[in-house]
Amino acid sequence: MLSDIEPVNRESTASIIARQLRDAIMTGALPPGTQLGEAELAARFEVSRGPLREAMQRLVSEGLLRSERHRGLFVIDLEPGDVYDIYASRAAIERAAAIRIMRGDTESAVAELSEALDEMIEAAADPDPNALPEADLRFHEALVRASGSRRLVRMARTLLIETRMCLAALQRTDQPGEDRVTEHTAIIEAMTAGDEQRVLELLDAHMEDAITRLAPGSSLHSGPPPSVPADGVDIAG
Amino acid sequence: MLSDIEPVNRESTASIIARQLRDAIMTGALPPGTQLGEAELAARFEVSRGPLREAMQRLVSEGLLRSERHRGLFVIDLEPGDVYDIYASRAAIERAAAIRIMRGDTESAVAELSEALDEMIEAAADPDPNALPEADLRFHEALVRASGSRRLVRMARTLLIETRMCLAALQRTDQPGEDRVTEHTAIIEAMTAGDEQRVLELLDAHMEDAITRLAPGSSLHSGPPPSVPADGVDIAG
DNA sequence: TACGTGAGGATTGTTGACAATCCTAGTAGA
DNA sequence: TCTACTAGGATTGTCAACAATCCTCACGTA
Repeated sequence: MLSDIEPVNRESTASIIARQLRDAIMTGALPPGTQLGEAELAARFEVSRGPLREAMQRLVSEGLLRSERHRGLFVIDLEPGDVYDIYASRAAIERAAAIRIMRGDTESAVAELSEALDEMIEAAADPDPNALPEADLRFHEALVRASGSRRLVRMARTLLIETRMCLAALQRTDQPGEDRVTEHTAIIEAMTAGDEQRVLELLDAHMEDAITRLAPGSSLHSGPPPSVPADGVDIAG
Repeated sequence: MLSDIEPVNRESTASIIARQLRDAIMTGALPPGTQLGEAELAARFEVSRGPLREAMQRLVSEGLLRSERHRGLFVIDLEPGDVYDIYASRAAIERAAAIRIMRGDTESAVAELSEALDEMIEAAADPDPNALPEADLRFHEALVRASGSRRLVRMARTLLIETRMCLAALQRTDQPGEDRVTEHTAIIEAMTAGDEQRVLELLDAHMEDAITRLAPGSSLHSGPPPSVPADGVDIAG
C-alpha cells in the first residue's frame, strides 16, 4: 500500500525522550514533586544532557514539569483544585470534539469509538485493575481524535496525562466496571441516533460523575471550588 | 506589601527567547513557512545554540513550530482549514471560561474585563490599524484569565497567537471598530446581569462573526469544512 | 535531452567540558 | 542554646567543537 510508506525522517531524540518522560509521569513512575536530575536521567537514557534538556523544556511548556532556575525541574504536584480544573477543561474540550463529530463525519467516528469501546469491554474482564482506566482514557482520546481537530487533540493530550496522574495519585481504581462501559455505550448510541443534545448531556454527566467521585464536594455545575490559585505569572514561561 | 515580593528566580534564558520568538511569529515578523536557522538566530539573540534550541523545542510542543529532522525548524503555515480549527477551539475554551466566570467570582471578572474594554475604546480611536485587533485579543485573554483556570489560560495562549497569525496573514484589519466594541460591551452587560445563557449566546455569535469574516463559507454551526487533515502521526512528537 | 552519480557546502544533532549558582553542614561567636 | 557565617559538594546554565545528515549542483553517460 502507498500509505505504508515510512517517513524518512525518524523521530528526533528529544521526541523519544519527551514521550518516555510523559509516560513515566503519567503512570506514576515519576510521582508529583519528584526532582528530575539531569545527569541521572541522561545516564538512564544513554544520551547526553543536551537532548535531554530539550525534551524537558517541552514538558515545561506543556505544564507537566515545573522549572526552578538553578534548582532543577520537578514534576508538577496536583493540588486539590487541580482535579476540578482538569476535569472542567476536559469537559470543554470533549464537548467541542463531540459537537464537531456530530456535525461532521459521524459515521466513521462511531466506528472508531466502537473499537475503543470493545477494548474497554475486554479490559473490564482483565484482572489488572489498571486495564479499565487505561482503556477508558483511550476511549476519550479516540473521541477527541475523531473530531479531526489538530488543536483539540493537542490540548487533550496534556489533559489526559494529568487525568492519569490524578488517578495514580488518588489510587482510585475502584468503581463498578460495568457502569463505565454502559456510560460510554450510551454515548455511542446517541451519536448513532444523531441526537447531538443527548450526546452532550451524556458526556457532561459522565464528567460530573468522575469529578464527584475523585473530588467529593466539587461539581462542574456549581462552579469552581472556593480557592483556585490563578497563578498569573509564569516564571517558567 | 507582602505580595510584592519578587521571586528570586529570574526568568530562564530559554523562557525569554521563547517569548520573543512567540512575539515574532505572532506579529508576522517571522511569517508562516519561515525556516529558523539556528546559527543566525543564536547570533541575533547573542546566546549560544544550546538555550536557543531549548526555546525552539518549547514552541514545537506548543504547535507553533514544525520540526523536520536534519532539515530545520519552520514556522507552521496555516492552511484554509486551520482558520476554522482555531476559532472553533477558541470558542470551546472561551465558552468554558465564561461559564466558570458566571458560576464563580463574576464581579471581579467584570471589573477586569471592563478595564480591557476601556483599552479597546481607546484603541478604536488610535490611527494605528493594529491597535484595535490587539486590544481585542487582550480582551479575550483577560476573559480566559478571569476564569482562574490555569489550564484554560495555557491552552488559550497558543490559540490567541495563532489567531494573530491569521489576522497578519489575511491582512484583515478592516471592519467597523464600533461594532466590535459593541459586541464586547454586550457580553459584559450580560455578565453583570448574571444571564449565563445570554453570555454564551453572545460569545458564540461573536466567534461566528469572526469566522465568517475571515473564512467565508465556514461556520461554527454547520460543522467543520470539507477536508480537515487529521494528521494523526506527529513526527515532531 | 534525460537520468544517475558524486563531490561540496551548509545545516542540524550530539557531546563533553567549563562557569555560575544554590543548598547543606559544620563552625565560631554571643 | 541559638544565630551568623563560611567552605564544600552538587546541580544547573552555557558554550564551542565535532559528527552525522541532507540538499544542491555540476558532471558524465545512455
